[in-house]
Amino acid sequence: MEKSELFKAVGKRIKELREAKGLTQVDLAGKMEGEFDTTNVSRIESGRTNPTLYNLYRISAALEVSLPELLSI
Amino acid sequence: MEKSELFKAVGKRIKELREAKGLTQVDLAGKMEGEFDTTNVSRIESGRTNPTLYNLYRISAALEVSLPELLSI
DNA sequence: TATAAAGCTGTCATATATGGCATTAAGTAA
DNA sequence: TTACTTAATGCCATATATGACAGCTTTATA
Repeated sequence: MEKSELFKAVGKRIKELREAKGLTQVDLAGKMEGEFDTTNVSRIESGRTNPTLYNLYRISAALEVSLPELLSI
Repeated sequence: MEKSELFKAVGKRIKELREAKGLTQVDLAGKMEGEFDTTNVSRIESGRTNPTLYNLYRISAALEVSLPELLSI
């Protein structure tokens, strides 16, 4: 799988899980542990960046799914 | 889960999968798509860095497991 | 000894993820 | 119309992951 394809697939998965919980991007950033800018939620969901493990983990926790579940693409 | 704890858990998982396949860190870096320095294999396995999604994906491909399997910690 | 393989750690330069803020656009409701 | 919400995107500064290389320790084998 190609790099940008991976980013888009993960971004789409995050967006789906977020919307399934009725959360906005602002809500998600707010639920995350520590600081997280809403700009980055948008960047990650649209697949325009290469997120780090720790941020993927914090997103999974905020969405109340495990890391493997978040990355089931 | 705390940041450094997460990194150590993921690093340990990678090391276990790598050793189960009888690969050295040099072998793993060599099997990965594109360029990857063996220094980073060591850094990631020992939990001293925050790996990116793309590199975790390339590691999972080299170890012949899925991304969710790689992150089953 | 010695020689090599494996892994760890330090340093430096570069690429890029992120924080932070502003702007834009689309949708919704008054 | 206006006002608000949501999301996308551009810009800049900073933090850090990675590439590349050197040196070191440990272990194994001759």
